Amino acid sequence: MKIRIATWNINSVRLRVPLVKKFCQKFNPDILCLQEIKCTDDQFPLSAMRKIGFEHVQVRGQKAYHGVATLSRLPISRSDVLDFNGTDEARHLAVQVEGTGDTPFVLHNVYVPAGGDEPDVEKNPKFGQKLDYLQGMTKHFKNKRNKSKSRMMLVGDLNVAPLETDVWSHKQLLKVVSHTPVEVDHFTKAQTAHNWIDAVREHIPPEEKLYTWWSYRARDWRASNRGRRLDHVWVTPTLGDVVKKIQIIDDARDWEKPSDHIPVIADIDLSEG
DNA sequence: ATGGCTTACAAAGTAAGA
Repeated sequence: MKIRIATWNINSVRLRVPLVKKFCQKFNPDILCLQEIKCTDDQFPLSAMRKIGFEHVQVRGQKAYHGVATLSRLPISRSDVLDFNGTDEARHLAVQVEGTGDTPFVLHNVYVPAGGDEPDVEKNPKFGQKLDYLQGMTKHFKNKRNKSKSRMMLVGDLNVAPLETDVWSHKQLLKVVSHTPVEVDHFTKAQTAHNWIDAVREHIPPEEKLYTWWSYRARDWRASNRGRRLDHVWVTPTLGDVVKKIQIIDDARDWEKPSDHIPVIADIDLSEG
């Protein structure tokens, strides 16, 4: 069974319904995981998304900030809503995709906190909450490791660019939130906790510069190209070779009224997993 | 010059993004 899964930090879903439509017409994902929908559950543009083709929608919204939603053409059921750092913010939603075989296939949609400006837990509580969030992920998935055979995929805006090639300048970003050594360390621990495989870097060599976010502030984002790879696709080892193709849709950064993040697409074939 | 912009909000400036 072939499924196309996309992840996109949409930065306000209500504002960008036309962009979601454009993306889906061009790339036709079966499942779309959105982050930063910036609305409550009842404000979510449900009928517009149904018109686009997503009959099955799960929303974990919150007023004004954060919020995630998973939209699907295939039947899905909510399997988990987790709060990894105890702030009760809407940053996680896991669904089970039905009809994919005997072993459950669970898809986690995650929005890790940005972490504020200063990479200092004393001066900036948000940075601490970000580290707590990554630690909470580590704890949760470490407990699950080896205990369940379920096939899992984790996608979303993880707000950390772990590799030197995931930022425009490793040296200049060492003290900038998203690429500090302590964040990368916490990020790597969360990844190792469940032996998650970085499916994007399995397909695009780690030597290659790769970004999924560019600041709104650049006059010409493509010319200055000061990007970071903040959006990720992870799979459990049993799913490792079923990721057939990865696409980074950087054209979307040039669409009208764009998000500052671009979509990442993963094509998987579950019949082999 | 990584903040130059963008978003939400009991609506003008504030908080947040990263």
